[in-house]
Amino acid sequence: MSRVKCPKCQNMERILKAGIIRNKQRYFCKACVYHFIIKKVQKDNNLLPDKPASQVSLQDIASVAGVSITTVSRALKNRPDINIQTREYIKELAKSMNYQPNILAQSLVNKSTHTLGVIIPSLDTTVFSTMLGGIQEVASKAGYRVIICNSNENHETEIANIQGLMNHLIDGLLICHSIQTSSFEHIRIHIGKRIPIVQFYRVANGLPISQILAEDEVGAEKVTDYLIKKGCRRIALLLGPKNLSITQKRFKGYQMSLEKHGINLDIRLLAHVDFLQESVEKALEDWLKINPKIDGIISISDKSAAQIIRLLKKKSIKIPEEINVFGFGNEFTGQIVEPELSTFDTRTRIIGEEAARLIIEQIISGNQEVKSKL
Amino acid sequence: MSRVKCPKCQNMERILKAGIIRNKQRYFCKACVYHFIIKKVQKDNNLLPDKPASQVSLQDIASVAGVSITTVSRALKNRPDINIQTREYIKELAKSMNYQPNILAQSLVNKSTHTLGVIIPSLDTTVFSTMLGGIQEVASKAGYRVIICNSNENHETEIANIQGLMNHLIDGLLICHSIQTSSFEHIRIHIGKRIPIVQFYRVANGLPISQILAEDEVGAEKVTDYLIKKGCRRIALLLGPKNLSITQKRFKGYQMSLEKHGINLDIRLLAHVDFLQESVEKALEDWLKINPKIDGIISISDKSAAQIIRLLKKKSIKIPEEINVFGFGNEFTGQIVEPELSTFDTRTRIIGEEAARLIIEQIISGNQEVKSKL
DNA sequence: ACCGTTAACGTAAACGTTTACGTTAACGAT
DNA sequence: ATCGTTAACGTAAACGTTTACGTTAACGGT
Repeated sequence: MSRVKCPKCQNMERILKAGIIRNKQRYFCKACVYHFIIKKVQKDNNLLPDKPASQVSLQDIASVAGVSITTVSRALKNRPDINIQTREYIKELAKSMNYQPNILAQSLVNKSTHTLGVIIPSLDTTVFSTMLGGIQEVASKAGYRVIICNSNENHETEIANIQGLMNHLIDGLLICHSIQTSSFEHIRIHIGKRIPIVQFYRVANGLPISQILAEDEVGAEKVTDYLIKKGCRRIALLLGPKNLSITQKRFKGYQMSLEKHGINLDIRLLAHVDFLQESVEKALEDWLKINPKIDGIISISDKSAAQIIRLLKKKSIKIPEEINVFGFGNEFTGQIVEPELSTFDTRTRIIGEEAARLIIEQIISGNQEVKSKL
Repeated sequence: MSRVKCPKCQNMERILKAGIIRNKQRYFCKACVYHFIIKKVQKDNNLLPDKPASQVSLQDIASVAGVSITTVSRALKNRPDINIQTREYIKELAKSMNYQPNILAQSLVNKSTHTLGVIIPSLDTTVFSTMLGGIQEVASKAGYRVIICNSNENHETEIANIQGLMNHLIDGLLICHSIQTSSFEHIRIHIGKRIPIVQFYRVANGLPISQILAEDEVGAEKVTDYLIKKGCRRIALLLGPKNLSITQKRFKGYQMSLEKHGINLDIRLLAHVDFLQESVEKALEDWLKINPKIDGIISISDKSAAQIIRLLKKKSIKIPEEINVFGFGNEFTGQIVEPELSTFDTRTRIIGEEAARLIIEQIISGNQEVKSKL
């Protein structure tokens, strides 16, 4: 017979089977009108009651020390309200047990992860990895980790990345938009909410959030001034996609310099590229067909500038006698190409550092005041 | 009089004050021998019972829908055991409330963060950022995030980074050791524990964990073979610090090639550098003093190779007529220096991709079998 | 009426912390 | 003895999920 006992009335008579649910026999006690399931008999695994693989927790330490979890937490966090000997004892115990706090649990309670999210558009060029280096350094000195997402210059990826990071993983977001990005709703919905956002390098101007910029406008103006002083009058300007602030600012600086020197703007001298080798080559080919001839080129990056120099050399065009070439970025690339590239230092690393500094300040102060820095 | 009621016996007589604790008046009821504190009167803030700033949780959705949290979770996770209409309703409700799951809480329960930790030694050169790009791409396609730590070629930082990441934040660790790292206890204590570890590019051989390597040994042999075939007999070899596997392997390949061709090893032709410009310059100066003269240089990286080429040109030494220069890495740098640099493709990006692929495989399978890949 | 079955829900424990609040014993002063 | 005080500890709720297990009502077959 089935020797089943009702957990409510302890009766062993009037018990009926009542179906099988999730592979377990269910019973019904007619005496107390109660359905129930007999739990599986525990295997005798009290032979090895130690959890081997998992990390030691506050509970484990508390058990060994014979105190409560609270006391352990207090000891490790140097809180008051604890006997100093108890504290030292628990601290040593924790060390000997190789206790490591579970950051996930801590973050869940504290609502703060001490982690920065960074979205960059590419890792193929040194520009962004240099900025990353700056961000990294400042962040890690301030005790923050960095999660990096590479949008690969793709708008959709940028949106997906932001969504992912925003789900309570980060305390602040640093973003450098992808080339494709021209609408900013995905950013706007997060502004002023839980965590601060800072744009760097490539920024959108319509948004009420802080920005860290390269000195694009002033830089372009200075560079143009310099080339004009050197005698150039037909200066070609290599720009990025039109929606990027970097494009707009550099154009503005260029324009201002021309105006200042009474040189007319020739829109044939402007070219927009997507940072790929082909488009640079195409732009150069077009420029070389223009009459009167160009006598200067301001490139968008040192990398493109180096490409241009190579192409010009292939065509046996003398640099700088026939055409002056000027870069942007002060990447290492610029130093090894021959003739050595003149370049405007955008202080890439500094931008990263500044961005990290600003967002950490905003995180700590809770103040999301809009700032704009060069 | 103080009109205080004992929460136990409801008596309002025989109540005595009994000290102040944390700024709150404590009482003692003589009737039931019971100490107690009167809680602060709640302010009438049921005027705004909505929690404004915080994200919506399962509980919030459950309240609105009039079901339990379990049901909401089931609906959103497409679990069975739920009415299909209920499910669709809850899903739409969740969307309209802009629900975003709290990844911290999920990770805490699931004991998995879907995040990879990567430790790289530097971001100043394209080598590691390129690898990072590879890691990033594979990881993100597999649904994993990437946390990056930069050890800055510092042993202590490397140790600290590992500690930080290991505290339940990551599902797997990818590590490329710093130059300074020569003891590996900080790695060993984590092997075979909770999460898999994979070494890449710069690896330690004594550890029972998987590695992804550049083809250093074969590569160095091939390069040396190539130079010898071109007529070189006095080939200088630029190496990194002696404790790096990359140094050992390249030397081995170099040695094997010399042996094969019956050329004696001249240890004066070996130089160890720390990747800084000065040490490269120093090494080159030393080499140029050697007699018989060197006729080939195998550099440790394309960056160093480019530096060497610049220095040689300054000294008007003809390349490749007097000295052949060969690089390692196929970085972009190598393509723009003039004369264009011969270089052995270490397939930097592929190394990153392979490393990410391997560790994700190990995470999913739970199998930490040791593999070694080129 | 009785039994067996199942769809569709709910309850509560668990993950590992932090922290507001309660509690106790001991001590000193009256 | 009575009262006020405090050091040092404990209890339990909370953070937002997931999930093992319970529960209920309804249905169909005898």
